[in-house]
Amino acid sequence: MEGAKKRISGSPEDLQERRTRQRREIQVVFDREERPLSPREVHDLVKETLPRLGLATVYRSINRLVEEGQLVALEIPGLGTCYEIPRTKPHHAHFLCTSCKRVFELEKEEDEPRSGLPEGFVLEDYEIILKGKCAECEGD
Amino acid sequence: MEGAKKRISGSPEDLQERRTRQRREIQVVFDREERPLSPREVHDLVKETLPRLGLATVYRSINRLVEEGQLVALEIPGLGTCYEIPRTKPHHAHFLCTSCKRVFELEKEEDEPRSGLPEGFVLEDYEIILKGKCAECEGD
DNA sequence: TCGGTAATGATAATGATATATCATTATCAT
DNA sequence: ATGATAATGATATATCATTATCATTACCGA
Repeated sequence: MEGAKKRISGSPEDLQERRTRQRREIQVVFDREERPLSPREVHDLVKETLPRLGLATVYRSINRLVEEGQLVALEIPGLGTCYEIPRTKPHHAHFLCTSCKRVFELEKEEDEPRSGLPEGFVLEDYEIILKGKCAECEGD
Repeated sequence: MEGAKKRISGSPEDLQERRTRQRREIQVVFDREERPLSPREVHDLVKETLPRLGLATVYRSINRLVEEGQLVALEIPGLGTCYEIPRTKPHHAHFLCTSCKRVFELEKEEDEPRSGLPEGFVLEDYEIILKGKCAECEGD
């Protein structure tokens, strides 16, 4: 929470990092699902392969991957923090299924919102979240 | 969380509801601020007038106002749940100041996002959140 | 004014998420 | 293979936001 350990790969005097089964499987899940995942989801998904995986390891691994730039955090209203592989797309546009609560990344990117900002306001970033039913849940 | 008490005004056998100072002041704050407020913010603001106001009362009053349709909930990523007076505008567009963490409602409304939804996905609602510096915080 | 009781205030309890601790396991340079 | 130690798993412990509890207060109709 204070002294961020340096994880810059290549530094000669780095603490050695070990490739572990659980961290590899966690990455596999992100690659396979191709959508933002919550720590809980990651835990559930990886446990299918590694039933003894601890939740703390999921958090540790995710935090590490974020530090390394392999993942980015994403806040979804009502869902908490999710993580996704950084895309080249400049701006977000996500879809939250109101049934299964899964989050999807949308292919086509949105234009920058051109809302009339009040005088003196400065735009830094924006987020667009669509809600509805995903293909699997449609027709509940 | 289960047996929602009926609050339908006009029902002959309703439990009587009393107009209290604190509930009135809470409404005043929403009217005056004209922006979405978190329970915490409401508590802080109303305490300026009613220093002994308890946080539980804020939650109780807000929940009541939501049941009555006087307020609607709004999830802001990274801020939690806020509440606002329902607007006539069909769709949201909010601005979160990354410095003071206040949320503002934007005047001009956004077009419906026309992201290419994957096959079978059905859009029900959407939310647009802009982030940046409000007029007061710009030039920090 | 008075009394029944809704509402409040203070605080404990809860639930959800995230981190810390520590004994044990497993990775990897040697 | 072996040992130093990074990483794990299990669990305890933070942190918050929100709700429940309960004795006390105060609204409002009589």
